[in-house]
Amino acid sequence: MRLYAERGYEQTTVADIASEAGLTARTFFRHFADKREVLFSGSEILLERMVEALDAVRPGQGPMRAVAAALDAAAVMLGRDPSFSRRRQSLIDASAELRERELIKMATIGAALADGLRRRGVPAADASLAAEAGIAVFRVAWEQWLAGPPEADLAGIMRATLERLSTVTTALSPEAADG
Amino acid sequence: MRLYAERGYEQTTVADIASEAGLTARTFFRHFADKREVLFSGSEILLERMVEALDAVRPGQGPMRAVAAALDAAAVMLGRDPSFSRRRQSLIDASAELRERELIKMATIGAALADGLRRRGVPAADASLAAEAGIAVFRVAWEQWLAGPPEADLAGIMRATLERLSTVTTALSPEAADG
DNA sequence: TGGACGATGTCATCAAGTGACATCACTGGA
DNA sequence: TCCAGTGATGTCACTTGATGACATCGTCCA
Repeated sequence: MRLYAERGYEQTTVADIASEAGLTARTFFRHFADKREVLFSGSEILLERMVEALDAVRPGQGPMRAVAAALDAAAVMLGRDPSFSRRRQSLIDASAELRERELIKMATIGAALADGLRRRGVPAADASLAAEAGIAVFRVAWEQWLAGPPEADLAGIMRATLERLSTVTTALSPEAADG
Repeated sequence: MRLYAERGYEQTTVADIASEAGLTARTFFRHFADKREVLFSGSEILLERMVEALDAVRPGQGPMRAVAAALDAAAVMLGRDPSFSRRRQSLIDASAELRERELIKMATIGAALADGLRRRGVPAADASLAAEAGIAVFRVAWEQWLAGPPEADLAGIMRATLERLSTVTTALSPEAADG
């Protein structure tokens, strides 16, 4: 992250990173599938936590309740270190390649959530939809959290955004869009 | 597309493609930013059509109405050639690199829709949320359309999925999830 | 003590991408 | 008719990401 921040992602070679760590480029690729992956090593853990939280929701609760629990778990995990999150995100935002990678990590989480919902007995189409909606909320809430003060409560923003999504999608005419 | 289908995306080199077209690899890169981009040349047009449709919605209509119009425009454009769409999508699904690229195209469209909504006076956060929700609907409907019979009506599926999203997000308890 | 194993290094190689420069066909005037 | 400009292409050289094959070295265990 330091090197990416100093020179920019594209200007930093894998050889740079490796030698900084006292290793070889070849060794770098034994630890990370590619140059992007360094910034996304935590995403499997995030996925696991979210799926665990989703699975832990009492059966019989609707899919969005389960998704909300997953979002809460994500917020707890990601909300701990705002400064780290900001630095990391600014690197990602600065590089198209990294943004692509971030998107596929999100998509992977979405697919896992959808799977989890189906395991709960949610019809396949609803599961996909609820999971995608969850990801949408995640994204918007995350962005909002990063834009706000460091002390802001990510979990709270997530919940409010989820709430808001339901309002926005339901209100097809403007006058119903109160907040 | 033929080469990608025959040998797979990774096994096809840019030199292969170029020589197939009677050109040089260097020339390929003058027409496409990279090897992935060949499959996504149509996406700017799709974006334009969707934004046009969004802009054309009567002011005062809620954001989801505008998004629905954009989805409709997309459906019209993408629903024309189911066989082409299927072949193309199966190539994309087979390659992580291509899936990444597809995701960033979707994200770009989402950002453009959010922008369009803000131009309509929709509050920034609601705009992001409505746009992301639209993309979610797009994705799920698209997948469903591809899985179904070729004669299925993409626009109809989009509308139904949007409808369904509102039901799913609103219904936080299971008993409310009729539909 | 010896051997399995895991982490690393070394070397060779391929493919993606890019910059610099040359070539060639076409087109719009002088 | 010819010439200059322009755009598309080719050629060459080079960097970098990524991978396979093989060697080395240290640790741990039977």
